[in-house]
Amino acid sequence: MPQKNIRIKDIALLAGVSEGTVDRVLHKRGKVSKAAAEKVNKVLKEINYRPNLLAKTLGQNRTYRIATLTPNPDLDPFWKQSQDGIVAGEKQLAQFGIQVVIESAFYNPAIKESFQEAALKVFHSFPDGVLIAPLFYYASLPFFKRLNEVKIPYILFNTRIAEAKPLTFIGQDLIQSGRLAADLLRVGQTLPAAFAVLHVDEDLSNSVHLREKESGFREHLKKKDPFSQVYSFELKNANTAAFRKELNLVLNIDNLRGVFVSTSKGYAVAPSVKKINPEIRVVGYDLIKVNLECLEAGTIDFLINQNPMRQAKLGIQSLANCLLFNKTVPTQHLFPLEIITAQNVGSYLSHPGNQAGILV
Amino acid sequence: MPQKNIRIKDIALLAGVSEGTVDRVLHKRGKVSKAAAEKVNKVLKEINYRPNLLAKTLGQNRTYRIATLTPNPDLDPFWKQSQDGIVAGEKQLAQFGIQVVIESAFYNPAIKESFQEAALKVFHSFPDGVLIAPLFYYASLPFFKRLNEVKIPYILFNTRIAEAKPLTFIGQDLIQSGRLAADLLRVGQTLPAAFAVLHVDEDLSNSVHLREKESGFREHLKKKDPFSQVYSFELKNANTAAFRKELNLVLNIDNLRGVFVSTSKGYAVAPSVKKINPEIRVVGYDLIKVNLECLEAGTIDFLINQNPMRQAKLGIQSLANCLLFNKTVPTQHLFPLEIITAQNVGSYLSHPGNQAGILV
DNA sequence: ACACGAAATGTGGGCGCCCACACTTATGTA
DNA sequence: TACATAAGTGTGGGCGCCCACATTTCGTGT
Repeated sequence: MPQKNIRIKDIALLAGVSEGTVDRVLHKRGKVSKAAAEKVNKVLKEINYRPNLLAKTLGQNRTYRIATLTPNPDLDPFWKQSQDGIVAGEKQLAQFGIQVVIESAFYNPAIKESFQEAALKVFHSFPDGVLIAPLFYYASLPFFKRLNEVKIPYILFNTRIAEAKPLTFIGQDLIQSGRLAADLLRVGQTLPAAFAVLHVDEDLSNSVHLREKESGFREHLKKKDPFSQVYSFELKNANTAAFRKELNLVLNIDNLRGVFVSTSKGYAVAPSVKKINPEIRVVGYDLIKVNLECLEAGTIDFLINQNPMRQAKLGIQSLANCLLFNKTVPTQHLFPLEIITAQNVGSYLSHPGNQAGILV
Repeated sequence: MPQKNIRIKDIALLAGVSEGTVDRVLHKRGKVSKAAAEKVNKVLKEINYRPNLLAKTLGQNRTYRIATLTPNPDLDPFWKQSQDGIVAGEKQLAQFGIQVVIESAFYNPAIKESFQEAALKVFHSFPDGVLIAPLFYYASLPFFKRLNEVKIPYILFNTRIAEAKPLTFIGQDLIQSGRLAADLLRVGQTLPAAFAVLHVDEDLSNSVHLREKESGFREHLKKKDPFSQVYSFELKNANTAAFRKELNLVLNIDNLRGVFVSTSKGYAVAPSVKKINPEIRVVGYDLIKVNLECLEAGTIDFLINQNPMRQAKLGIQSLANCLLFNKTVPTQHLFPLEIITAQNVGSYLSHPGNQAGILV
């Protein structure tokens, strides 16, 4: 028979003090005599007090301003999904009567200065908390430094910056992601063989993100198949003649059995690969529409889902938890490396877990 | 600039009536004149009123009793995970001050009468809602009929019973699950080949569950590879001599390239399979400890995760949503078909999404 | 026209927590 | 000793919703 929940009132009764005193002890707001504090702490030690979050939240009737800083969703469907997650998180909070105003700042993921400008804008709006996808490593460091200085809490997602001191990092283990890709390319293949890592339309030097994926890929393949070859390429300006020419160079590699596209741009190379040889396995990232078409057409064999939507949604939720409840969140929250094929993609798309819903 | 949340008070003001009247209209509790009802409804149509769930829940200070009816967690690690999900759901609700008492009834999944007995016990305790994993199709029908009669709401998970009228069904698309297994066995293989479906320690005649998986498997394989062969077996009494003997029969099938174990008992056959021939692909279900060891050892290649923990947790949450908030839940909630390999299993196990936590 | 009951409407208190403020008690100074 | 100040403590109101109950309005019959 589980006893009724313990309230502050009960603690006060047990300790022989008033509710106000208990409250002061709980929140360490001082103005409590040693004797009283001891009495309360003694009771607290004996029972397991869990404040009612419902009541707690209902009381504090202030509006929090959360800023988000991500690549422009209009420029890339991946970041569109991330933005959807931000909105979903906002909606869910609103449902609980938690007043959160989200102010989204966007930047162009190809232009460093665009990031710096947007970051400055965010900083000057003095939000209560920030959610950031910091694609530019070095350009973002001063921003984090300033946030630390004025003690504005922030959460990073998608890309980890080692020097930053965020409340938490939300993302995937990219090294492991690369290892997984290697296994997906290897399974059932006649080995040793040649494999290609393609970085499409991204500046590798600026992107830790992609380098980590590649290093996991190479390391794992070397371990499992020392005699297989790995080639990597940076392909720029998708859909131009120059691009296609360079891609052809890749596809003429002797005994090429698999292609790993390190970003969500798999759709830009997959059809060409399969046209040359349907036996070449293709692994890419993310459930954006064009990739799904490739999955269905069979030109992409596996997608690894980074789930930007849920990452962003969790970011908003975590920020709210910290701001409203002073909850300590774990220092990182690594998402599962979801393997998507033509046969299970439907089950992911229809899964309501990605939508805004109470308590889910 | 998003306006402040609309409260009942605001509606009352706009409609020129009192809070009480608005409340009566919202809850259709009658005792409202036509004129007043119209005024209120007019305002409601114009604005988008979203009641504050926090306040709503805080008010109603009653305890709900939810019964659960599942196989005994001590008999099967799969059902242990499900039970963990139930407890996690309960904890999460408790954190919000939502008073839910869970009364768990267990049955022996091998004994029909055991189910009937437990079901009766649940029925006579007259809970406010029930969460059920009904492995026995026909034996469960009278139970649902009685629940319908006395209007006790219930949710099914894991196994769908077409004749039941639950609030919702939580589970996976099993046909699709079978198709997925087929693809996982096929990928990279030299075809046509022979494949085996193994039902371990389960009574196929009683289990729609397994038949659906097999039919999805066969249908898809037939479509993709008309010349491949599919054999299916029911293996009973794992780890006995008789079991091993029958298993050997399976493994001697000519040109056998893949084994699909339809339950979480993959660990009982995987090592034997790989000993005969490491090239034979093995696909099983669920992240139970023994299976994880097989994944690591390489005797199981792929696991499909049914996520009993999250299924059960969602079941409790949904039930609470219905009981407390009169929320309408979708008629079904199909979970993603998660593909697990040695390379991404860690990311699933460490994922905090499976643990009890606020708003997550 | 009045009385009476039914119907409609308004009001207040409580859920648990938090904070402001009023109040009581201890400490220090002239 | 009186008084000012500080330190400690208790109380009440409010967050938004819901429900019980008090109050008002309306309709009917005599």
